[in-house]
Amino acid sequence: MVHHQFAALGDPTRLAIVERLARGPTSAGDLAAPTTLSLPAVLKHVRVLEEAGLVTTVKRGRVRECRLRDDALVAVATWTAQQQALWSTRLDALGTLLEDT
Amino acid sequence: MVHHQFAALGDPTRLAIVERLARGPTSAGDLAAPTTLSLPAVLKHVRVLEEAGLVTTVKRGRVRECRLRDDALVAVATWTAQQQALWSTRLDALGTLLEDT
DNA sequence: CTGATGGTGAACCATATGGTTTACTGTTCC
DNA sequence: GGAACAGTAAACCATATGGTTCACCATCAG
Repeated sequence: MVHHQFAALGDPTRLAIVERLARGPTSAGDLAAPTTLSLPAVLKHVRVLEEAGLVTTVKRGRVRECRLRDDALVAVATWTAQQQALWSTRLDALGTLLEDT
Repeated sequence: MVHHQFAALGDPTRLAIVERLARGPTSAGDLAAPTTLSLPAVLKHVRVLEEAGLVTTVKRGRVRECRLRDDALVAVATWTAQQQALWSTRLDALGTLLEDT
């Protein structure tokens, strides 16, 4: 169900969160700090990313640590590669067809 | 602005359209046929894909031919690779750090 | 010419989404 | 214990989204 991941990454705020998290884990508060959004808003986004299987969070004391899942983007990467492969082989087939005629 | 592409691919109907189109171009009607949706609905989705730079369409006579752009998925692929690279090098760094201590 | 076909535009509708504020809980620190 | 802090839950709001139907236009086939 890769479209969940795409949908999650489709929001600019969430995309930024993932980019941030790719540099290393942080607290929810630190994710909110650079933005103009409220903490609750950011936390909602984090939840969406969690449900899409892109992010995991743990609560340590009163702070919630967010980290990118190791396997976060493999589904996206493989889907993309697959479609590109399909499309390019089709283009190749068309190319050789044109050569032959 | 890769989040436009992600957003476009985030809808299951549109994802299916792209997968269909990766096998080769078709008319809008042919895209709608296998679904339960109305033609106008499908055409709206095609427009979204067009604006995201994933698909191009031309009108031939009374039928609109839709095809996947050759460079449709490169932005998605490169973004994904980039983030994976960042994240994995960070994991590596952590690994060697743990080894050293 | 006429009828059927493929697509388009517009109006409309229900629901999902992204955001807010406010009040509350649980931790940490002095 | 009490103040400040990080997060959470809930209620609420505006707008975006995904869908419909209906009327209409343009093209192809007979």
